[in-house]
Amino acid sequence: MATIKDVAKKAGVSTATVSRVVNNGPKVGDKTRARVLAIMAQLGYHPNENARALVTKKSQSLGVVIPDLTDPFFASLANGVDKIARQNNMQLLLSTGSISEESERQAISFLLERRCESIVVHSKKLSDQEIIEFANKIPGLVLIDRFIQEIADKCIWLDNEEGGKIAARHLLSLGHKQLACISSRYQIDDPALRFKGFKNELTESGLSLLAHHFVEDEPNLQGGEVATQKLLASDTKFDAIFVYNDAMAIGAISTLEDNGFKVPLDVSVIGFDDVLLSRYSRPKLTTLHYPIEEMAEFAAQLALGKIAAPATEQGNGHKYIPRLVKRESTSLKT
Amino acid sequence: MATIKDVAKKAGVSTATVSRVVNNGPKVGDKTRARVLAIMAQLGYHPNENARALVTKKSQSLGVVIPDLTDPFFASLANGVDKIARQNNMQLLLSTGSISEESERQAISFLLERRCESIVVHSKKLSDQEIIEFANKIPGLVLIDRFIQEIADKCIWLDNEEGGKIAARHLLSLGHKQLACISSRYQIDDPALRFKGFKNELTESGLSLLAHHFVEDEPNLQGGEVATQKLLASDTKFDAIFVYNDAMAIGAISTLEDNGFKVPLDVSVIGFDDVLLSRYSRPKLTTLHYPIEEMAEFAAQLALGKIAAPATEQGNGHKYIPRLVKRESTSLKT
DNA sequence: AATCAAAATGTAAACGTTTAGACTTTAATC
DNA sequence: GATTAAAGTCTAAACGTTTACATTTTGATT
Repeated sequence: MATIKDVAKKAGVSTATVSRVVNNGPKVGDKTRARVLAIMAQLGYHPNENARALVTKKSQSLGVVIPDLTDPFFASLANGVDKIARQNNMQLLLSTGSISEESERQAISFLLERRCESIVVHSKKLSDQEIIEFANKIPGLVLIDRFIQEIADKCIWLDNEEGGKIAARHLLSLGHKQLACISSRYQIDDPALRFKGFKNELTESGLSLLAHHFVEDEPNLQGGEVATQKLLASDTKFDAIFVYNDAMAIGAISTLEDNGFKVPLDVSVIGFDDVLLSRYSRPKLTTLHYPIEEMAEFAAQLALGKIAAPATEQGNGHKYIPRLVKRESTSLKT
Repeated sequence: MATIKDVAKKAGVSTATVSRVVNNGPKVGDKTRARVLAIMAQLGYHPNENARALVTKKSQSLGVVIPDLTDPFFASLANGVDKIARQNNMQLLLSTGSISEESERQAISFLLERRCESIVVHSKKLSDQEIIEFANKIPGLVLIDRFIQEIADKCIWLDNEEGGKIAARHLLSLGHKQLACISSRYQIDDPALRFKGFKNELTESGLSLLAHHFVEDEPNLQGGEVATQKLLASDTKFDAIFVYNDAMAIGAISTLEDNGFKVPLDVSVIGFDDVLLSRYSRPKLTTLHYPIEEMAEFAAQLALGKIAAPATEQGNGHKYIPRLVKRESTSLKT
């Protein structure tokens, strides 16, 4: 693989001159530039980014840390970051690590070792403390889908609680009174917040949630099916379900119909996230849109320092509100 | 950011010794190792991978080139590569580039500049010639989802034609005789090959495809819907459809049911790819499994030289055969 | 022809590592 | 206590760039 020296020698100039040509530097004569360019092409020269990064202390890369790529939600996140990377002619460094606290730490360390100065991090396992430490070490680190007071202006997050409220308001406005919930069995913040908001809104309307109308399971299609069976087994009526995410909601609808319930005629179902799936299901799913790609793009810009970090409104960081997407799985109580 | 020199100075040893500690090298005393380790932790030292890559000429990274991440198919591909990267403690370098020939070239160049020595490439736009050139320049380059004779043993691909045959055999075995096809409007090899295999198989059984039973549209949900409308408009009967991919197939089913046809009772539908979606649709989709993640893992291992490249059977490179997944959208002709 | 500023080009140090090879210490053997 | 092999440690060059600064060339002005 040809180096800058090879090019310099063959062109009869110094490496400095070649470097200037490569970087479109200013002080180089036209004929020289042409000659060097020709030789570069001839030799198939590609500058060594590692050497460059070493001396300039800039890595020309944009990092992103997510649990894994198979989940379309995270794929969208990564895609948002990638979009910004491409816009800025930077290389995307993707680090996956979810299974454990240790692997999240590893994922960030990997990027640190490559001196990646702008990183969008999605982390659920690392402690607030450790994230704050990383953030102090890396000025261009931003945190997505999580809020930590101490680094508020580096946090891009969704107001899950408000999402729960919006779902509740929607179902109430359709005249439903006997509500049920299907949640994720994993004790992370997201489900807790969503259902907190949901319940609070019910309370405000003088309604409440029966204990056996709140069930939990795996946050996927099967989990939704199992959870719905539990709900049906409890033998008390419900006319609407707020489900933790779209995959579970689709599982729920499937089980409901297998048991003779029409959606939305007999039971309205509302999901959360608005993943691709929700537009492919029948009936098409009413859900809350989680603008993850948009958030990821914003996060990436912020990490790159492209955004004059706007005074964060009352120390809330950069908060997004989910938007109700009415489709076919909810309807007026009949 | 602390460097190896800072650590060396503080520990009162040479950088060579610190380097040996960092790399778990052999010749270093126990007390020294302990002291250096302590100081590294205290200083929050992270070795600079760029400097390392420069001197060792090894980048500890695994590259992957795909069109984009939002398509679950490519996300799975990337995920397979990432899995191998993690297993080998390497960083994934993801380069997207699909829109144009130029951006595919860019994507590969990016990786080249980072001296990434193992790359899994998905490319549809670059010419055979150019890919061969890249492959010669980068010994660890492998090509996925495409076959080029000259670099056969670096190609990992799916036999699309055989897939078409399998689909045809399946539908014929169910007793269907009036077959229709929905294809992608994009003139790349994949659809052409799939339908070539399909038609050949029909011919062998003495059947043929009516011209207006072959329609094309965008390879997505809407495209499937539109294509099906065209099919229905032609007003000739068909009892089974072979659809280019799962997304289109789901759109097709949706339109069929809207028009009073039951799937699979009135019409059997078979898709291709076996994406997540196909398990979520109702009826669950019968389709051909495209083992892309498995192929990607294999490709990554091959790129890393972890696999003693098995003598490729009759110069076909590494060929995979799609597998029929019978679910609910096809059934015996009633 | 001499002068000079501007433009073009070159020199050399620096970036943070790794790793031969040289040197020093340790401890076992006589 | 001398000898020696092994174990531990250090020195210094190298990797491929960029870039301040120095030097040379160019061409206009006198």
